[in-house]
Amino acid sequence: MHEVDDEGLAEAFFAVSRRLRHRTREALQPWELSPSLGRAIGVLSHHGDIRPGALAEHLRIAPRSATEVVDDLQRLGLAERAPDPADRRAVLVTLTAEGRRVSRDIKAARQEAGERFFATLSPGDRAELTRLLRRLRDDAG
Amino acid sequence: MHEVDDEGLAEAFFAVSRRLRHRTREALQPWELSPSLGRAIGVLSHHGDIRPGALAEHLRIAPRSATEVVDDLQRLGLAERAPDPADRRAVLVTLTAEGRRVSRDIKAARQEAGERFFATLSPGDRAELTRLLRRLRDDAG
DNA sequence: TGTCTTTCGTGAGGTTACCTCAACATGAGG
DNA sequence: CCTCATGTTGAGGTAACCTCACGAAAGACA
Repeated sequence: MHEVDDEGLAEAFFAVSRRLRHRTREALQPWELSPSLGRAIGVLSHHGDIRPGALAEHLRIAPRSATEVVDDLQRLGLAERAPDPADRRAVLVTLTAEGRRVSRDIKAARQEAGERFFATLSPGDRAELTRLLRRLRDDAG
Repeated sequence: MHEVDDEGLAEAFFAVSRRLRHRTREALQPWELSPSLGRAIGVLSHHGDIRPGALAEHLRIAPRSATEVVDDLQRLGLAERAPDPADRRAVLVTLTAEGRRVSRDIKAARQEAGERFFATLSPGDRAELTRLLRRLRDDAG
């Protein structure tokens, strides 16, 4: 039997990843939002008011990088910083009214872009891919 | 049955991609090579002497970006530029003796890193993933 | 109460891996 | 010879990260 070519697997991964990034960017173009801001808005709308550090954790980036993401969202009027009443060192990031509205609209667009990108695959294959990715993302390996 | 969450699929993709990049970087550390240079060496060793434009195509990046990749390889003494005898506008990129040697050594290391990263998955799952990625990379979707 | 350590966010400054646009040399077709 | 296409590269830019170090506040504890 043939062995699996793991080097090619990694290569294919990068290629697909870049392609997906391009598509996502296109989908968010109407809002002038980058993919990473799109993801951040998703996290915010899903988790409500959270601290930058928590946002970083959800996005799996360094805490310092979350600061920049929040800066961008704030500059665009989509999110705000408020002092955390429970801890005066901390900050709470919240979506503005416009942020919530945009979040809703984006959700549909992203859903559609994702669907289009992964439409090549059958529903069964998509489920399979989801399973495989979750494993690769969460396991110790 | 639940529908597949395509937005989550994209998100998972990015997360895994970043994780894989980190691992690959670690694997190439002994040679002080970035993942993108590693990939470039792979293409060069597989295709022999090629032009920057062709290299760009294989790496799926803009031609201008291939120039930089070649610059880096040249600075490291792993590749050289030679005039293309068939077209005086063009350049041929070739691996040096050391480039070929490093390429051989890297191949094993990358293979091992890939294996370790994807070891979470069974051989069958890896084959499956390979199939899915090829589809996503090559199809029109 | 004062000290000691930890945690939170952020300023400063870097890196990687791309990109576009324009210039320049060469090649190819009329 | 003139025009247009092609191959490569210089100049300059960008997104999305990173680490390191700091100040302010919180929590532990003696």
